[in-house]
Amino acid sequence: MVKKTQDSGAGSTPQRTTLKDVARAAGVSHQTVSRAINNKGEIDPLTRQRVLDAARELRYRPSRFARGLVRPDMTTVGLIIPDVANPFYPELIAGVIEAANVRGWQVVVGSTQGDRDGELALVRSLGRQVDALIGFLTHTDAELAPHLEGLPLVVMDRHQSTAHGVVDVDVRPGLRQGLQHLIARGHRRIGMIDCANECGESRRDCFRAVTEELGLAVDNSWIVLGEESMAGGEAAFTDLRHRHPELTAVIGYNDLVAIGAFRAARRMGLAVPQDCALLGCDGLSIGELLDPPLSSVYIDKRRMGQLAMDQVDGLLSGTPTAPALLGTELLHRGSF
Amino acid sequence: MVKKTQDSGAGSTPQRTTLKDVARAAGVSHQTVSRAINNKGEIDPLTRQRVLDAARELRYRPSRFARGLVRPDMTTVGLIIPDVANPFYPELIAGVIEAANVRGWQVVVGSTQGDRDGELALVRSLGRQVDALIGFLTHTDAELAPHLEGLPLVVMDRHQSTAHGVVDVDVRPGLRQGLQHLIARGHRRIGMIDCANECGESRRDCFRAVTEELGLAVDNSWIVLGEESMAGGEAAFTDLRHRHPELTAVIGYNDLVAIGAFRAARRMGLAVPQDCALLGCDGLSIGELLDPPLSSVYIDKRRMGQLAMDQVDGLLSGTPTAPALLGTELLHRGSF
DNA sequence: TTGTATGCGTTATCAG
DNA sequence: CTGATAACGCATACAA
Repeated sequence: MVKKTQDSGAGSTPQRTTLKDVARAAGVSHQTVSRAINNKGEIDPLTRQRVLDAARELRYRPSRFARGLVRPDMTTVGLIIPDVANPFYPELIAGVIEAANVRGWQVVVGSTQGDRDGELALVRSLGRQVDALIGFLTHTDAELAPHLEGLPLVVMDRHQSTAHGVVDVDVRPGLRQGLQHLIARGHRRIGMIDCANECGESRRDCFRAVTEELGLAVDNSWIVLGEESMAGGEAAFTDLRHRHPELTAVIGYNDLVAIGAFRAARRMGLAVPQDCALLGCDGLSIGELLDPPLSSVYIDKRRMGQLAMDQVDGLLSGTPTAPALLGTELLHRGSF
Repeated sequence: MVKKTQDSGAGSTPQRTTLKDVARAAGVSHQTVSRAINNKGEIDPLTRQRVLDAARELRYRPSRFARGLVRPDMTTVGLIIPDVANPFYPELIAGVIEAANVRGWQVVVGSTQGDRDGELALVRSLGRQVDALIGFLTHTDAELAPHLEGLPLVVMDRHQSTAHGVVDVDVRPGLRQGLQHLIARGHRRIGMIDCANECGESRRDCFRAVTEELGLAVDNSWIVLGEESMAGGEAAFTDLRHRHPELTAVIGYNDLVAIGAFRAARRMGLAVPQDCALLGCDGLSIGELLDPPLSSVYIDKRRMGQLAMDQVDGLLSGTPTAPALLGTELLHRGSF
């Protein structure tokens, strides 16, 4: 019934239906349409209805951009994570969202799904939609810079940076406690499953540093690299145990691989912790589901989210907060 | 140095720094600033640098709204879930994000954190920032309507609606398979742990329907209501077992409560599945961590996300897709 | 290389 | 009750 008349210059692009289109269709001014749409009082119920009908007919949707331009704009923070399905992130996301809610802000979550190339693209596209970015990124500052265009960024974990906000995690305290405990229990032949890690101090280095500090000699053959997943953990453990049948304890890069190791151990007929003690890292709640539950270097993920938002806040307000360093502690469950 | 001159009517609000401010500070036109900011070629490297400096100095950030207004705008879909930390959602979120990526769209995730009142507020605030909404909502269409202002909405699961897009889950097929299996194994005294559920057909009703269909008489005392969490599952199981020590199998409202039941059973010295068989619902991957792993009515959560996005697509393009109904099947692991 | 003018879709102001 | 008209902040032809 309603015809899209005149102008529409190009003719190629579908042309979004606008307030004016509705106005034309309803035979009123665009201003009246605005009033109808926004439920303003000063309008004849009759015209109001007519306008609303026309709007529905034309499938009119107000442009959030035009609105944002006029109304006081809401702060929106983008959060980039490598993989939503990784159980490490949900809690962190919760922390970020909570911290945002407190400030009346919004959070846009994007996931690269492990696609390292997609990361930069996501930084770009998400970046132009938000006021600041929080990201678990694999690229360096230099690589990131051209895509940022001055957008405030907070880099999380495993990433060094002087140019941006930072929330880092120091696994050493928890790891130290864990190793001390193991040593106290007589463990000496301790292996580690490491994972690839583009930026920042690797956990392998932490492990090395702490074992050395505690007077444990660990050569490279005790550290095996695995994929960051349960399957990766299983494979790595099998490998490690094959190489060193005498091992009595294994540290996992994180809980995911530690759980993989747990399962591999089980399959090999090893009792945890009697035949082989296990220590994860992250302190995921799912570790509790194992029997015995997985001991782990606990990271307060919700807190991480809050700290990240504090960094954002500082960046946005022009008074940057000092880089945050989150400590860790041993979460003593049953796997050693 | 830079004075905010003239107009600026109100004078109260902090006034966002704009292109013009930078232009004034750098002594060029706002156009030149735009070129500098956007890395356009046609500009003297010197002025460029001067402008960039001024921009940094004034902490200039381009308005994403103004930009969106001018550039081809990217479709953004809001996703509202009750609780990010609930392991049911991450996979679904992944599905939604994937489906969005395929279309070159973005996803904004919001979580009500179980706050039922906050739900409406979130619908409002998130709603005005996106082109469409996907939501696990507890409110009825009528309650939602005034906050939607015509925004396309897709309601997920446990929610009836004629006014919006719908993705529903039919647990019956999987539940039927599960019960058939249990019955074949000789189970007759089967209990269920139910959870509160504002909208849609309750799983309790499903359970009733299927047991009846299979010729099993189940009176109310075999159905116990629990909180939707592991702790709730534990309490409910304890309660149920106390009431009916003769029970041989329990169906959980979802995997979370089923896992709780599992733990409670363990604590009571019951072997799963020998002393009590267990069946969950959702098919969460964490069910695999139990020993024996949790059997469950499997729901393809990634697929749910895709279906939701298909609904959105239909709504946005003006050719609504028929309501989606996702089937289920028995995921046979070890807990029965 | 740089500046001027115009339009994007809305809401707000102030006339009629 | 309704309709012009002016912002909002930015980008993009077009002119200088």
